[in-house]
Amino acid sequence: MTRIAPTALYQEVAERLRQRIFAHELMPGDWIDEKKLADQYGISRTPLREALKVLASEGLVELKPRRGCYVTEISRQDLDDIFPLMAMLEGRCAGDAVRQASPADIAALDDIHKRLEAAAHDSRIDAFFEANQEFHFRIQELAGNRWMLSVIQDLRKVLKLCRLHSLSIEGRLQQSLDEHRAVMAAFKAGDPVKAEALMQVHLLSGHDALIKMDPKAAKAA
Amino acid sequence: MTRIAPTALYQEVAERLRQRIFAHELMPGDWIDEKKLADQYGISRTPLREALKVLASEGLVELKPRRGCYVTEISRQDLDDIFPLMAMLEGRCAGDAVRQASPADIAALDDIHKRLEAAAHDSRIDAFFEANQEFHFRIQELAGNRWMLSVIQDLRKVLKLCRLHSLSIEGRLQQSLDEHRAVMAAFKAGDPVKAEALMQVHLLSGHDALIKMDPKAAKAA
DNA sequence: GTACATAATACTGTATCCATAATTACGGAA
DNA sequence: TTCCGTAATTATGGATACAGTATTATGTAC
Repeated sequence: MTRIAPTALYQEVAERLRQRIFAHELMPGDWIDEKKLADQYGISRTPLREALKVLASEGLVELKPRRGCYVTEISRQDLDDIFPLMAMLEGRCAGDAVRQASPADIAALDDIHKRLEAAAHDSRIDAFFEANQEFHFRIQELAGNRWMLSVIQDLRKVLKLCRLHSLSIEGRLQQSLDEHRAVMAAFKAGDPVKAEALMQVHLLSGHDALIKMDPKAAKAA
Repeated sequence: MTRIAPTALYQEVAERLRQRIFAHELMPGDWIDEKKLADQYGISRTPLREALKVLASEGLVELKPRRGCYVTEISRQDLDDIFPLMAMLEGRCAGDAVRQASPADIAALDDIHKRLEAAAHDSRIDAFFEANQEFHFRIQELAGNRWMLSVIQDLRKVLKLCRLHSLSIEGRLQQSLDEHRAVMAAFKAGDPVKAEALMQVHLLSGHDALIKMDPKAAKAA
């Protein structure tokens, strides 16, 4: 195939590994066999190792000198640290987004929200998850702060290490939908303060759901 | 020399490059000559390239496929994005730190603040800068959120790309000191809300000083 | 049978080599 | 003289080869 985007091999490998990690094909704590993976992908260890450096910077893997590379394990403490941080960041994004969004922006956001409603109505968890991600991402884009977006995306990647989907809890999907509705209403009302507060509530509520789902996840760091 | 810490070569190289970038020996926009640097350090290009991948993930350099590596240039927009973000993050840290700090912690923080006072009294800008960094870092540690600390440190690195030291503005050092005094007072008073607000003011004030110092830094991204 | 020491194996980390793409320099034509 | 095309040079990206260390397995001694 002709390569359209002049993207380096290590980037493609990094992306593939990310997907495998998010899919939990590579589980937290797993050792990453460089030689085996390189052979699988039909490449040498050089670009693979470069990809691992990138993933390590993102916090998805840990590089132990002379001991190899391991998929990061997220502790209960990590969740307790990250969620309030995300709540603050995404809350601020929501507020800023309301302040800067045009009517067209809000209409576009509402379209995504409608997909969320539809997915919830049909109990399509995967579709709900997908629309949910897009909704949050769009808000972060509307906020217009490149660095805030970058930070949030990085933390989101780390959270995806966690296999637990709180949406599978009975009632959580409906609760999440209700919170989204409230955020969307704040956007339509043009109320940045309310949007920020509601988004914070939404994130912290997600944290609670996750904790209640698996309270034993309190493994030490 | 015997290597005490089993730190990999690429890590040492990354740290050296960071220092050279922060010292502006490698200026924003500069092309990084891999071969030349590898020869300078007496190493091969392999660990150097791995180090560059790490620096790229940190945002200190930009890797353009097939075009080489360049030291990141920070735009006015970047500053306008990062400082409010830092203000929010460090503000939250200050609040959390007050909530969790023991009297001993506050005393230790006050010791650092006293070094700041002394440096300011003697107009030792470098010493002030040093104590200032330690003060902020200690507060972030007291907040006890590993991920928040990590995010802040990463953003701080990016800000250090900027050559401009706002402290060299007439009066800024005194102003910064005053703001620090106020923050320190909030710590002693055990007032987290005030600590958070004052720390935000402090950061945003630093932003203002930087902008006033070099308004022409408004180069497009 | 267990524990410790030693040797073998395997993986990480680094260096060297090669291919490919980009930049630049040179030459010819308009 | 200037612009375009082509060739040469140079740097990046990837593969392979090698050295050093950690782990594991095996053997011996207690």
